[in-house]
Amino acid sequence: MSDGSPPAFKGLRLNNTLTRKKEDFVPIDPANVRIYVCGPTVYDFAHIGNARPLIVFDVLFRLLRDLYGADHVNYVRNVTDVDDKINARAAEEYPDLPLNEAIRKVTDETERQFHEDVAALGCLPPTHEPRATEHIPGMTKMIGELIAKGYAYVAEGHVLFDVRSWKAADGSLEYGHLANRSLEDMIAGSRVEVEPYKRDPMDFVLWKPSNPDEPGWPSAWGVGRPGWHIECSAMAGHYLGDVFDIHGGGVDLVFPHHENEIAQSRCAHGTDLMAKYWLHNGHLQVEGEKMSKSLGNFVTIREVLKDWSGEAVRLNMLRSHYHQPLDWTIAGLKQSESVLDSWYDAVGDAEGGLFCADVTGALEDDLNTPRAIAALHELRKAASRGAAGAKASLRAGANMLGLLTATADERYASLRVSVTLDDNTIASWIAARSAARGAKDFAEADRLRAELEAMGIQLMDRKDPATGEVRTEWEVKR
RNA sequence: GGCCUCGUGGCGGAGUGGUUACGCAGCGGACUGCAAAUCCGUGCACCCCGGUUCGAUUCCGGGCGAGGCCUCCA
Repeated sequence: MSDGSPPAFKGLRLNNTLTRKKEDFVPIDPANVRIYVCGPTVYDFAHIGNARPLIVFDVLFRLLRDLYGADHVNYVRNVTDVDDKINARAAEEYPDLPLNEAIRKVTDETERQFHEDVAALGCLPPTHEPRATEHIPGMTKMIGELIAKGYAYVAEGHVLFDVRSWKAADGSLEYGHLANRSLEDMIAGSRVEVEPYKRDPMDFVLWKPSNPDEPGWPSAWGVGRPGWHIECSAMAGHYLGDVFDIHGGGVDLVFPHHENEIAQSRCAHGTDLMAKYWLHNGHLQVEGEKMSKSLGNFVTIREVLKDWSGEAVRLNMLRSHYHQPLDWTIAGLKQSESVLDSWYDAVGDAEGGLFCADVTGALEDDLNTPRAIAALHELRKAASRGAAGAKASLRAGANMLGLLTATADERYASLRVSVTLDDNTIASWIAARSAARGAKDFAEADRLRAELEAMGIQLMDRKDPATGEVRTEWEVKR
């Protein structure tokens, strides 16, 4: 800095939960950049909080594709389709069906809804989207390795990870590094009953026995099903290898889920790392309150999409930094819609052109989407002043965020749904008003304009710059 | 109790040891018969107390306040 030399590194920097520092992103293999993000457990509609990592890591995916090439980024997001919450939901929804059949119905239907939702939010499909139940053999193999290496034990039909068995070279315990807390702290803060067969209260389940009516797979430890954490370790290892680049998810997953994934993967594979960079997005609040079922302010993506465009939902999510908490409000959504309107107006039919350095620079700085959006505002201003290339840069920069991917007409068409009059009728109203204006009967002209406005149609008197002639145009009132 | 994040103008929200963030709303102006849209211009800020410094919103310490995790959870 002080010697005036340029910074040594100008590329992507990421805030790494593992080290609690912002670090230069150096991929293990630039020809194969690998990222894993924990996906949904499919038993119910995804809520707006679930949408945040989907959108944030989609932006990261797009950025990585831009930096390293679209064919050189491998993004895996799993679908958890075996879980006790799913079982409970299935039994509740389809009490007359055999449980396994009911489960299949719930998971298939929920996964279909989930895919509709993420598509509406403008997220690219991940490179791989494995279902947990397709990877049971990988999980049992991994569990077997953990037992063989002395990191796991069998007790009353369960297989448990032995947290105290995992030690660094100096003999200190490894468990708890990601979450930055000691076993003693965790046990002191624990509020759950500890099963008597656990060697340590923090030992967690890798495999648990299933009753005949529950989903189960044969294994060396009897018919059973995997614990939640082992799923991600097995699927990440299968698609991305023993050590990969980035692992993402919501902050709540830091402990225990990601801590446990690290324990399983590093112990099974004998590596110093599971992933080099761990990214965690902050939680959402809804109108200033924590979102929870008990408060009754649980908002699904589906519900939000009834009133707002998917693109506005996306922009609204990106207007604050992914690491910060975000307050989800109606006022914010309104603002996001109007910002999009102004961008669509400015960009017109322009195709994407050169990237704007301010946009990519902001994104490379730990996905600073608010700063990227500020750069887009500048481009919008430049575009409406007629600056060369500004429209194309605005399109390209917004595309980087997964925004402005439609044409102005497509966005406009989505607004027209609420208008009941057809074009010819509107044209005849406009003609009547123009006649009244020509006769200087402004009271009548204003009355007609007000009536149209009440029906959701906004008139605009535009002057032809060449002839000076006034032409009245209309659009859907926003 | 332990761990962690945060406190910026009316609202949202970046950033920085000394210089305009940006957006929305507001206000003034241009344009208009009047509007709408658009364009131009513009007011408003850095929780409190110490410390370091020539200088702190920015660094350090303390306080107060908000939120999160420690239990299924994005």
